[in-house]
Amino acid sequence: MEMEITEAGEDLLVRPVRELNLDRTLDCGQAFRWRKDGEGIWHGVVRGVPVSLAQEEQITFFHTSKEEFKRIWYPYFDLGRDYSAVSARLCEDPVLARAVREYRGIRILRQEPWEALCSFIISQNNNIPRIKGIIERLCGSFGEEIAPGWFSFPSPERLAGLEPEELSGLRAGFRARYIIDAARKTAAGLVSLEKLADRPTEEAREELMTITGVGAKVADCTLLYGLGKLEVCPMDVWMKRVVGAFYPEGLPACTRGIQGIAQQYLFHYARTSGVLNAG
DNA sequence: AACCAGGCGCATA
DNA sequence: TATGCGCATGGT
Repeated sequence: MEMEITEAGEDLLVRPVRELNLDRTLDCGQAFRWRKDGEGIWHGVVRGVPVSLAQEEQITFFHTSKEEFKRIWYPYFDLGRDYSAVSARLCEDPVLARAVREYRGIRILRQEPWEALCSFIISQNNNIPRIKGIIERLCGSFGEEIAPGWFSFPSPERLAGLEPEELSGLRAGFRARYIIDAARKTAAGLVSLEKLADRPTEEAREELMTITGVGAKVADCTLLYGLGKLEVCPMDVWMKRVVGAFYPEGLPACTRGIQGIAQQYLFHYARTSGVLNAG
């Protein structure tokens, strides 16, 4: 993707980023740690590195160095992918065209595999505000304070030494023992998250599902949001509703290879547009 | 006061 | 293979 990067004080100005809408991307239910402050600035932590960023018109401001931009934020926002071409393909389908028209700029984040796995274990039979709360308490309790008030996501090694009861303060309920099982299997190498991205999707999926509390949906979210498998389409309750209403024969051919991106648009569309309960 | 929430494990047939 | 139920917790 063509982009111009210039330094301005301690900020990095990136332009143009036509197919990145921060508000939609950071608050669409794929990542749970981003916060927007009263001045419209987003704050988050990825790979133990805190960042602030904001958008105006066609410019995205990253409060970071060039080195960290290349190493962390460029891959995290998948800025090397031509999302104009992605959108154009999705718009071949009329329903997706509507979703893209309303929510253009949602990108699939390439999150840390462990954070994605752990987050979506917590997401099961749960709602987004509470998911965010549990993850915040998890990081605050067991992460490292890498800036005042900002914590890293605790590593599997850190959590592997704990008993589920020691997570009671998180109020994660029955998910606590799932988190610990995932941490232990990951720390022990029974599940090698960093290697799964290079394995066939179906094999990676099966390995993830050896973790207690990881079924098809959580495994697929890990594959999509943590391992960059954009052809994976997690089927949650909202997607089942959309597919039932608009795609009884399955997703259209234009989504082939990017079903996960289509899924994110449709998920957001289903939840916020009211198309499903309008009758 | 029931019902629901980006599901999953387990029992049953 | 396919249902159905319970599950911790918190919000409506």
